[in-house]
Amino acid sequence: MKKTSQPTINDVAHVSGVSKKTVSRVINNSPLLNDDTRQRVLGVIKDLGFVPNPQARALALRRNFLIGLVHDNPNAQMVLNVQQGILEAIRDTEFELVVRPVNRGAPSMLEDVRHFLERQRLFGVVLLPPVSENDSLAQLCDEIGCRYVRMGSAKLDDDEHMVASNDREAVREATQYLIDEGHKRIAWISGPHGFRSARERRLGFEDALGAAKIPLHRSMVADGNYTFDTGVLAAERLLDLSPRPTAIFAANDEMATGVLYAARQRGLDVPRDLSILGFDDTPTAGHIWPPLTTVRWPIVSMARAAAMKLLAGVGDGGEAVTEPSMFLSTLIRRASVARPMD
Amino acid sequence: MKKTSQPTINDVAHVSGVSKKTVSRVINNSPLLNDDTRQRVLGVIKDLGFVPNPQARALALRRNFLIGLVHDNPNAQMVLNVQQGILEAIRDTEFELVVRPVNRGAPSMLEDVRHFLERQRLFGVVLLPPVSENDSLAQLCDEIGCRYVRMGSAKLDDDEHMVASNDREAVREATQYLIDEGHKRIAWISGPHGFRSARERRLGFEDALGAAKIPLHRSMVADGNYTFDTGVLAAERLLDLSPRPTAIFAANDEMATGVLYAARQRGLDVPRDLSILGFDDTPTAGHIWPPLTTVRWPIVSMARAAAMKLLAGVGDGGEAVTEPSMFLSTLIRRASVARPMD
DNA sequence: TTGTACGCGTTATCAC
DNA sequence: GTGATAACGCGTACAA
Repeated sequence: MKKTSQPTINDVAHVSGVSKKTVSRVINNSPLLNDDTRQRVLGVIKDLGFVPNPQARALALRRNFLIGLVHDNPNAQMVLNVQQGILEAIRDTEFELVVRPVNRGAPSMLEDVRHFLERQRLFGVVLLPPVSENDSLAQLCDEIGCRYVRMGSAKLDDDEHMVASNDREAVREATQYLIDEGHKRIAWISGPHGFRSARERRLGFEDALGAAKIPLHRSMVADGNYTFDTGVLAAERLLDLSPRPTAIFAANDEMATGVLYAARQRGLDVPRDLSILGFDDTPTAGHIWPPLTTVRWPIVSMARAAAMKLLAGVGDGGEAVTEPSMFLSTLIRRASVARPMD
Repeated sequence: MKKTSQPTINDVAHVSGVSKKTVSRVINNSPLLNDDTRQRVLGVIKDLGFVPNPQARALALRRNFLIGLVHDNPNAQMVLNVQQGILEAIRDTEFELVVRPVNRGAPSMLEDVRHFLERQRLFGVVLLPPVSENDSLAQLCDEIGCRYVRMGSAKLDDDEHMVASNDREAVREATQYLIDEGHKRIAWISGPHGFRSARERRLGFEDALGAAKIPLHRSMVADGNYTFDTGVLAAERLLDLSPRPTAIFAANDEMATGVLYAARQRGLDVPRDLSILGFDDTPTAGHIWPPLTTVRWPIVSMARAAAMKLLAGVGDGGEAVTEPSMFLSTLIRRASVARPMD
């Protein structure tokens, strides 16, 4: 009765009078097993408080029970929401979450990830944008034999490997809302070049303007890269235009917050003099004054779904609950948008 | 030449003509080793690109090369900064970061953590406030034999197990700044009961007032729990006072943002009618208008130091670079504070 | 349906 | 200093 250390599969086998292998079968609920013995072994397992040793399983199975989160992301809140979603999915399972930031720019990025995956023999990884948009990365996972699910702003992969939001349509609707309110001079602050989300959102903006036959002048589009500072700079340029835009739609909330900052600096009243729209619905969006009208996408749910897809066919029952692959964003109307005064 | 899978310690031993154990000695740089053989083996290791298998090591050593982050934290930004700090510390090491949120309130919390630590056999854990303030948790780590470092707002443990910020002194200085500016009616919005940081900050506030012989009326202290909403509610009560406070010091930035929100809702001009101070220097603090005067604590550095302490005596050299245990916060002066009009 | 023997890749023991 | 040999705890042939 060595109470000091935890019980092993041998203890269970010994007590229940069966072989290791039978216990192993119970653990991995193999179908071919006498129900009597199964129940008996399960009882002993419960009595002894036996839990399989993850290290030993990892060694034998050549596969760790770890879910990796690979990201290279400028947005802290997004990363944390994704972690929350994944953690919800693996709660009460044997899985754990390993966080792995990578450097998207670095030439060694792919090799870094390869080493990480091969060494740790992860069960699977969730890929966050913008690295998730890198097809070579997905291919690498395939080669190594590591499951993966990509998160993104558009469908980049099979349903099995993808969880996407409909950024384009969401921005189209939000822009339509501005148009319905009477805005005609609407400016756009774009996200960084090369980001799929930046492209999708921009396209949605153009969709709405095109449908309303509102021409989009080059001067009404400013470059940004999703940061507060670029939002301020872009807004300063746009607010110098004459006539001034009556609304500015920034491709994310952080830049929209910068627009608000710039507007206040030059004494403009929001939303009377200028309407502002953002995208993300970060916590800050509702905490600033005026609270920001923005687009909310269900990032926690998406991350949870991504993790569930990874775990599909693992759990006890094996109930094939198919997770959705497309998630809809919704417009959150707050006080930063009003009808233009013109 | 089975190039397909990765080389093992056996391959290295075979090629270099020594035994497994000798290779193992090289890997763990045992002191008693002929320098010739060491160099030879190291050469082969490099040639073959051999990297020890973490799963096998974990099994043999009964210890995983994982660093755990145990937290139950309302503040997303803080959690992410801590992750960043830990990741910086373990970059280019064999360690990985595992995230483990816990439910502070739950009666099963200690048992949950125990299971987690015993099962995963973590190398060590970083404990975040407020769970880090739980002495039973630290004791549990000791019992299990899992290294730990606690982060907190005051010294709760030995230097070896602790990384602390000087919240009390930082708030004292910030309050002194308000007093120097001419404020006398200064209100305080406190953090949640039971949080050590809430207590320390409150004490610092009282220290400054006491030294300046400014009496602190009960009505000038409002309860909060570090959330935006409680900041708004507390501010609404404080702003109803007559005479009104000329300054409100909130125990964190999120509540301070709520104060600003409430002030603007009733048409007050900040900082002309009301000065506001916060604590944390979150990204939002600098993005709102007016930008928030606040206290910045070096959370990333603290987390990095915490992880370094965990890893102390592990690395190649074993150079005993002692990490500091106390980190100083600094007042960040922005536009939300001005001299009172009185 | 169940048991035996062995492998997974590494470290620890204890000889030499 | 170095090398057989046995753990570490579990999974998988293959046989029974």
